Amino acid sequence: MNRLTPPREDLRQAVIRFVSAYMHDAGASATAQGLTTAQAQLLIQLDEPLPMRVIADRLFCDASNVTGLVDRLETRGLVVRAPDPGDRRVKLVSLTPAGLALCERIRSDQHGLFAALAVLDEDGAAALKGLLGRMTPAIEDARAGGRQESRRGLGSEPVSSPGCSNLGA
Amino acid sequence: MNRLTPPREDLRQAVIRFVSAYMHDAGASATAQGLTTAQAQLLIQLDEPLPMRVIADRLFCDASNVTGLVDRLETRGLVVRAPDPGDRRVKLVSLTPAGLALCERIRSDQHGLFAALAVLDEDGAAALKGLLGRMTPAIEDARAGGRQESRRGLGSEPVSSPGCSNLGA
DNA sequence: CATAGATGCTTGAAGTCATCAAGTATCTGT
DNA sequence: ACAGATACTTGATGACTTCAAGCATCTATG
Repeated sequence: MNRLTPPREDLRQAVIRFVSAYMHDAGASATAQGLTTAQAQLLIQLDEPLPMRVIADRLFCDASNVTGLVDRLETRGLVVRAPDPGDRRVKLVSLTPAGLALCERIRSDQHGLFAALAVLDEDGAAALKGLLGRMTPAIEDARAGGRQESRRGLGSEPVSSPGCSNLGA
Repeated sequence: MNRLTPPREDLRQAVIRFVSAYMHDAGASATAQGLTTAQAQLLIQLDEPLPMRVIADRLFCDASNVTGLVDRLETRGLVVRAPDPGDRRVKLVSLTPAGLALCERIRSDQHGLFAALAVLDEDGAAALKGLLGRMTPAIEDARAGGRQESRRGLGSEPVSSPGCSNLGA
């Protein structure tokens, strides 16, 4: 079924190689700051305080997994759990100042990513942004048709998802 | 130090989102075939029989990790270890027919990736390939700066590396 | 040729990651 | 008020990852 003509096959491999390089860079940046990839991925989500459940959805992993992840980050003073005034079942996770600082350090330590962006001229950057803007939704829709960001109280369908395992960021 | 102007910052986030979507797709494809991401990544390297050491280099992980990975894959009949006639320390890992078949299935089960490629017209595909072709080496060089490919008397060529770190860590 | 040092692989320990099955607390709809 | 859904946690299990050690083998040096 999924067959590609040679030029597309080349592109497929180019994509894979790029992602692989990116992941290595991101992972190195995380470990350089003393975090595992999973921890860094979680941390990066916290632009605002989020319920554990939402974090699990964004990480494509089981909710019980988030408990342990947050436990470890909390022990290190990078995040805190706070009760949600609107729903006492919920715990809102947010960055501490130390967590925010570390987050920023992880970001600016992705030398590979910055080097990659630096390679592009203005037109190239615009072109890439356009291409990714079309491709990313295609990937997201193709698999799972769209993971619902579970808003509180919305009936969600059973989310069977595979573990996304390591990677990412 | 690594600061970006707003348009570049948008692009940075677009890259991150794309990679995240890709990784989820790839992970889902692997688990759909009953493999973990790490196992799938290893399997995909085996276009030809490779020494354990080279596999570790490509996966950016410790050699001892590969032992366990290959153990599990071998138990399931997907790969085999064979002695290297030229160096009795070395074990060459290669795909079994079952392993090759599974590898092919994993590849064609990456619906998201195929959907993403299908979104592009011929010009877009060519443009993307060109952009990635410039960016990927930039990432690899930025992070691998001092990494010397450990080659010893193996007949293999310098392994430039796909593979993925733990980004898993 | 002999040997010291390097390299390839494996093992074992320790910690993290990830899932599932259960359990507790809380919320929602009827 | 109550049944069922939802949020989070705990415990069990297995995989992943690294490090430190150890054995076998290879390479270089004298």
